[in-house]
Amino acid sequence: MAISPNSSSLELTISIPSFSPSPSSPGGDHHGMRDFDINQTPKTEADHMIGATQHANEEDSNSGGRRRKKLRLTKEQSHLLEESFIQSHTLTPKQKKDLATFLKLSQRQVEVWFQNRRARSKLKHTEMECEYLKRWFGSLKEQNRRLQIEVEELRALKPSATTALTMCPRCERVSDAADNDSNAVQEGAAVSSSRSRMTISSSSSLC
DNA sequence: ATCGTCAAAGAGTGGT
DNA sequence: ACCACTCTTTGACGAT
Repeated sequence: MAISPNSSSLELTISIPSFSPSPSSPGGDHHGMRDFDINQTPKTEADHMIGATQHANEEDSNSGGRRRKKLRLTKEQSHLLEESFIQSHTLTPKQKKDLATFLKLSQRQVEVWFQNRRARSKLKHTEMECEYLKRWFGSLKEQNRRLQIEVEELRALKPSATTALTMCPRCERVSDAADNDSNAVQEGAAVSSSRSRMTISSSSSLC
């Protein structure tokens, strides 16, 4: 995952970690384990793929009650769905049909899988954005704190001033907020020594 | 061993 | 058709 803040806009580049091409995920997390369908004892890869689904579908169709039996996709099914998702986040009706046929799933299952996958990838993206904004907020807070300190220092240079100093970044005129015009010339002398600093810290106020 | 908790994922429902 | 929201099931894991 890479978060790359732009100067003016927020830009995130996120790679979804849920799909790992390697058979064993590092750190032995839940996901790698979960990909194995323990309801099945497949003899071959193909048996594994088809068997689990058929079993689940049989149970589904046989259960007259409303209790739904959740099927777990096999490793291969998940893998192929994931690869399709990487190629395109949406499916045409034909792609859906072909994929469903190939994976021996219903079109509805493929459709739901893609729906959930889109939703969860969006959620992940939102969470990352949130994290990034939190960090950004933190750094802005820190920046604000430093600027406040600087303002205090500048105020200390002019003990008589009781109101906030402001400077127009265009004309670089310094004035008290409460006493704008009359003090402009007067303060020129007091502030001239720290003019460069004032220009930086007071850039937000305009005439 | 079992119980509680949690995250992940499959699926249902209603709105657009 | 798609999305947001929700429920449900499943499996891992830690505490006891």
